[in-house]
Amino acid sequence: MPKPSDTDTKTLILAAAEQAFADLGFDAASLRRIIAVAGVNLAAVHYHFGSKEALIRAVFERRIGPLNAERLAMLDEIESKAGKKAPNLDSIIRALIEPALKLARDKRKGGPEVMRLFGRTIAEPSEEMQQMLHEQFGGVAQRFGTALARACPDLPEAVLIWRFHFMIGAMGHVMADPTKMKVFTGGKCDPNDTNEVVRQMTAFLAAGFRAPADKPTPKRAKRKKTKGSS
Amino acid sequence: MPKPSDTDTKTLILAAAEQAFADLGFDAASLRRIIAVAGVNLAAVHYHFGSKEALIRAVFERRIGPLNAERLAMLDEIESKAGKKAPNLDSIIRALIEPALKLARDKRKGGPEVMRLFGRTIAEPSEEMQQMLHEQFGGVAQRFGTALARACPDLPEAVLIWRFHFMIGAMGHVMADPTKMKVFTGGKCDPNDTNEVVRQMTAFLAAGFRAPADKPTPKRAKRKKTKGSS
DNA sequence: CCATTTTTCAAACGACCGTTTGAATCATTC
DNA sequence: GAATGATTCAAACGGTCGTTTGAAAAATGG
Repeated sequence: MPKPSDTDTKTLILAAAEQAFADLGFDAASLRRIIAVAGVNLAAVHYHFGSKEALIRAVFERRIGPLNAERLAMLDEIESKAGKKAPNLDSIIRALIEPALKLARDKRKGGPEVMRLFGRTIAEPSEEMQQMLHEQFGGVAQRFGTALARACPDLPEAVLIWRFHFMIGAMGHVMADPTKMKVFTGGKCDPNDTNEVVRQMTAFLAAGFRAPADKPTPKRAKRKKTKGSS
Repeated sequence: MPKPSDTDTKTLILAAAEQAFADLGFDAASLRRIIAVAGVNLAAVHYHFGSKEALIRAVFERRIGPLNAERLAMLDEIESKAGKKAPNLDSIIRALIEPALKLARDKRKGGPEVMRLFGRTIAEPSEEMQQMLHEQFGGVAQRFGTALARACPDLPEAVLIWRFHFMIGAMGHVMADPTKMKVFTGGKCDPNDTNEVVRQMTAFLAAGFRAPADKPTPKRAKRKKTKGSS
């Protein structure tokens, strides 16, 4: 197997597709546009990948592996440093979101296009895309889920799942379109200041996870104070 | 102007388009599929609406008005009840998200399709869609922004904007696809229990907003204790 | 250097898209 | 009930899409 070069037809297609998918979405980005940017022949896409859907998978899988590996590496280090204790909540959240947001800063990992691509994938409705996300991200989600459960021992499982879900939504939204902030604001925040975004998100999300799980039916009966527990 | 009936061609198209857009997305949902479900002729779409984009706008605007009106009405009541004091943070957040999530429960307001449609619109990349969102939601966002600022007087404006952004992301994600929860979990939460979702989201987001705005460079100097302020 | 495989290329295929047309049908009004 | 306008309809238009084809060109290996 020859090593991939940046001028490979295959790599050229991957790069052009990556950008097109991030800019226009998977449906709206046509193969003809992609091959025009890549400077290759239309049939090359099917020769090297087989179909458009397979190209989408290839674009996705080239980038998601390293990203998830970095997430898990950060989580590993955090957990090993914490020893037998549960690791710090902020660190866990940071291990999930920082590698994703740092994508935009690192050209070698794909740059802003890849970050937007992943953000968009989270919101993508199509069946295949959701299954792909599940395959590639399911394991990571599970590991972070158990880590969060250890860090928030007082939270019922259902509450933890909800909050995990909210976190994914916030993260995906920020990743999907940094310029969209101007829709809601006057551009007073700088989405390109990655460190600042990570700091803001971590603080916000960690506080959310630390909120007490409130009781479902407060009207029913007065509760006795439960003693103990912290 | 004749009053709209449920069997109007125009209304039939709106209903079918609403569902198709929510199921497949704006691009992937074709007019031919829509008119087949509606049981009308293809040309009727252009006769009544003018173009597909105009149909999208019509579908959107039919639902967003009442939704935003309900949001603002809740906010008005909260603020008038609070008198001169700043209203409760949880109530403000609830006024933003509850009408949106309750859409799914009310067939007259569109049901689950409309909720998913709005959730999807937040994530939609296309220029026109984003402009439409800005036109229809910009004013509401501003009013809620100032209400949140009053409820969180210690937060710098930039921090507040970030957190507002995170909240929109979490809300949009939950709205966009309730079934997507199964991707990350084993289906241990019930997205159809609207009251529960609202409760969970409000608690999570309010705690996020209440997090102190942390200082950007903690390594520089030790801070003196600031006295006063709770 | 020739035989074989791998890769590129221009061209076309059928399908579906949003849109337009112009006549047919329906409703309304005088 | 004829005239006028509003609405519906089948059919087609031009265009773009993903995909396929079959031959030309490059690369490979004995």
